[in-house]
Amino acid sequence: MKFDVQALDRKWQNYWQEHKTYRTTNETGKPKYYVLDMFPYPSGSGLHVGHPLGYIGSDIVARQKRQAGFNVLHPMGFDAFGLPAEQYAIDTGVHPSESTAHNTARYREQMERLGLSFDWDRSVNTSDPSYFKWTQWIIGRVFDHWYDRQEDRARPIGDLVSHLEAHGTDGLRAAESEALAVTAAEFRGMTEKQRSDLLMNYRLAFRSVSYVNWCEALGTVLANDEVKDGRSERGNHPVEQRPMLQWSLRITAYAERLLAGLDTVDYSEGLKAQQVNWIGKSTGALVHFDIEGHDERLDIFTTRPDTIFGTTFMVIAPEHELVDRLTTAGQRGEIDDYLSYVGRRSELDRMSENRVTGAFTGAYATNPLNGERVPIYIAEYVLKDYGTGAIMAVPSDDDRDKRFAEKFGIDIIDVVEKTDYPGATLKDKVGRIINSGFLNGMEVPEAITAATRRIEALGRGTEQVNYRIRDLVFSRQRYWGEPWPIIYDGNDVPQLVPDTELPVTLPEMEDFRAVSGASPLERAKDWVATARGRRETDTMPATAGSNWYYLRYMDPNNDGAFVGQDAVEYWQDVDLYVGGAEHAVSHILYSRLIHKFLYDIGKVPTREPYKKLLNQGMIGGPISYIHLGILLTDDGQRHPIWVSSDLAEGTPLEVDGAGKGYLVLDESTGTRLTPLRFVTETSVNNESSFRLYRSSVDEAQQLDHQDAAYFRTILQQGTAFAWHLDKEGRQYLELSVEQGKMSKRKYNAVNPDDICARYGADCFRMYEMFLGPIDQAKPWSVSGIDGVYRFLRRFWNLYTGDGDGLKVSDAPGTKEEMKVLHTLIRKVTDDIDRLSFNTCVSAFMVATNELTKLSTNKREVLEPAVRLIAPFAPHLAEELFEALGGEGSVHHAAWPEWDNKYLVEDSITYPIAFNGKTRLTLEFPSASSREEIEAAARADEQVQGYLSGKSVRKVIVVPKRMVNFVVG
RNA sequence: GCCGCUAUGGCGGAAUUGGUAGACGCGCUGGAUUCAAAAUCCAGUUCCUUCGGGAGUGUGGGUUCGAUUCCCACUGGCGGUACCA
Repeated sequence: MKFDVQALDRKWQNYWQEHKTYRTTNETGKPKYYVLDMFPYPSGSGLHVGHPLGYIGSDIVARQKRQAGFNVLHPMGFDAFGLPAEQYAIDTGVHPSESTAHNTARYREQMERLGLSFDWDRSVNTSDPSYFKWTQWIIGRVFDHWYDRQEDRARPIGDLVSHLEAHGTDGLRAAESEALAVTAAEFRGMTEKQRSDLLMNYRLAFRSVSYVNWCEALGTVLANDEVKDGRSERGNHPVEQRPMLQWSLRITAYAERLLAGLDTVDYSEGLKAQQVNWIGKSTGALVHFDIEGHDERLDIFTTRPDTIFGTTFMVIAPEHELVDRLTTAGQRGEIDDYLSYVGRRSELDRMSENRVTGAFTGAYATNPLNGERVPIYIAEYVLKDYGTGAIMAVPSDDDRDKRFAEKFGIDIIDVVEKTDYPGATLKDKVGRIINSGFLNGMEVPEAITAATRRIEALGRGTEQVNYRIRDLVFSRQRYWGEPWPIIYDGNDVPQLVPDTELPVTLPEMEDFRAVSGASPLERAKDWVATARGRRETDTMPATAGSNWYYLRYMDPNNDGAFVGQDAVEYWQDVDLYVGGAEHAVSHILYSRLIHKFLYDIGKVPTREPYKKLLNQGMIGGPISYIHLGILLTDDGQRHPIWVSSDLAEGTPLEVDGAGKGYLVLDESTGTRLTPLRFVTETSVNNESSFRLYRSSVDEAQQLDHQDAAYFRTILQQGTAFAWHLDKEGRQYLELSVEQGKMSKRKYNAVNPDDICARYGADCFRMYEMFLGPIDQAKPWSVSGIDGVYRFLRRFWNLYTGDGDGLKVSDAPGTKEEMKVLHTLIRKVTDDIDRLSFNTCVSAFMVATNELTKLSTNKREVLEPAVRLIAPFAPHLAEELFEALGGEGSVHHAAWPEWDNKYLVEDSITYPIAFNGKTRLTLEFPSASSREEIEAAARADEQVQGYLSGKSVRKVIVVPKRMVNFVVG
């Protein structure tokens, strides 16, 4: 039998497709296991070798669980709505649905090429109307509910209406945009429009004017996690804050449950910490300060009420609603100047330069505990969105307040004695209170409680919990997304589109551009105008489709519900969720939110969607640069030339076509990206070195390929090459290299198809697993893949002879052979369980080396080994399984179990140490007792040599482990 | 700044509960085979060494009979986040 990886891949991939080997039914006889990959956005550039890392890991788990007798759900789909397809459409005129269909087909092809065991019959696509019908349906349910804090769950909006009709806002404890007070009579007297506006204050999906991240270049608002460093994540355009009428989801209502739920799931500590951070819970006090000469009071939030005696000024955000009323005539000019300054400052400015700025309003507040008069300032360091948008400033203990006080000449009163705690900050909450009346002498934690109690007793505030997390802006002024299923009726009241009219599909349009904040859908006049009223023209963000997709896979073709009750009762939740860390915070958090909402309305049986989460590490690629220099020839001519990165300024050179002179590096020179496909990685004196060979340059001139075309335009900038010569006399340039994320733009993406074409899918899969722990970031390097290929062939050779058939015999395995097999079974089973795939590969190598050495050809040993390697190398395993006469597919053959009787050792090699240093090893029967081992060790000649002339103070014997003599 | 992850040969990495550090693979060195090369196979490969041994898991300390593993204090790299009161 010939080891022909190409033929194997083709044969079995066809077989699996024809026989639907990986089809999953909702059969209930077996226990279920749901292993899910984060579905990709199908971009135009296809998969690179970084993508499959997680897919391969999850595929191994899926296959192993399938063999171990589970009914495994292992689906794949596409997150197909989103900005890039639309941007591509604007640039090229290709409709997003067309480019999406093309890209998804390519993705599927690439995944099938890797032998991934997805059940494609269950595939979903978020841009498919039969899918987004249910996205719209779910958001409709969210719109139709409010959050009851009393019962701590979402309830139908009808319940709220009943309450308001009977009691007004009396006794209502609801998640709300702002605290409102309405009597039952007032509510009953409201027009439909007034009622609708009031209910918006409570709906879990609601429309309001809020400050949002506006991106002019993209013509849409963005969520906080779509903005990085004040610029858009997609396209890197500037982002500004702008008040706009937007749909949002009230995620703040679920903040506490999203936090508490983290204790019940198996996520990494790091990931949990990120989610905790993002939610940002802090406990403190809400305190009311009276304002001199005004009826309004100023509410502030502080986590340190114990420091209230140190308050020497107040600061409110420039956008605070009281600014206008508090400003005195004398300060009006100063305040107006400051407000216009703040208006000019972009988000980016604020972040890049942390200036101490502000202005005095002329107003004064009164400290409720000591009656002190404190001036009220406005300053940009106080944020409108957090807490109440106002603070009591305690310059003695808060760095920002201190800088402000120093700049504006405000008093500083020390209120916390921290000499016992050097380096302690405000957040540490330690020290002893001084200069603070009744709080004097208390330790900080005690003082916080005492101050809060006093404030409450005086009716000047309450204990309060605050969250950093903001409600989730859920409107986009873009074309390629789910339309909001809302129609504004004649009274401008937003009404849900009835379920029977879902999905609300996108109108056909030619031009998708968003113009000055208006959604492109507004231009589809026929679509906007309906018999019932005017359609909402905002679409939903990409997260709308991705935050519930795991449920759709359970029952993908159900057109009566987003998922059937039977299906969700059977599959419950995701047992293992695998994906990139870049989605670790937002996607997981939003998805958990929707899941908890669906739990509240009785549509899912579990409180959390994902039991266990694995974040695979990013595979980076080398980004290589070719250097451009100037050859200054002896006759004073300047020639641009390509040079090696190791050449210094002033190096004498002679270059064909340019002449003789020396190298100049100035502003006109620099580096240019070199596509990875033209770069050769070699090793020189144990240092890796990246080179551009002349043959590659010549090849680039010929190739009809995007990378080659780009490279040609780069090379035209130089006229000549200052080649080095290698040992074989080939010409090359040394390149400089850094590691970075693989991307088409950096020309460093490596296509898995190329690797599979050369080594086969099995080798690619095992090599990616062999690179290292799956959750660690690592650079891509092709060195080492030959080792995995060699291993696979050695494994293959255990079974095959020189002729056509197998060389397998039916004689029973020897004790030694069985021990190798069962050690392997135990190791691989354990390691898959703890997601340590790299050590599995190494275990297969060890076993193969040993079995080769033993010249094993016994069926009893080799047949289980095939079933064992099936999750890792599915094609090769299938071929050998068939040759061995196996029934059906190896991927449904039982997972081998180990038997301890093959693993017990007759004797154990003990390291013998003296004062902790191992000097020799001795063999003792494994049944030996502590005393027997000590006696036998003492009797050993070598040991006596080490002990001679010394006294033994103590002997430590750990049976089956080691012996240590403590000598003096 | 804060939070998280991480540090082991020339390289990727292993050591699961505190018990022989460097498994496995790459690379490198030598040998076999070959007219030769590729491929394959065999042996060696942490460093130093006077060949007795000594040192060694980012640095410095600690706990322990024994520390890559636990504790304390640092340093570097990567990622996230940022005026959050």
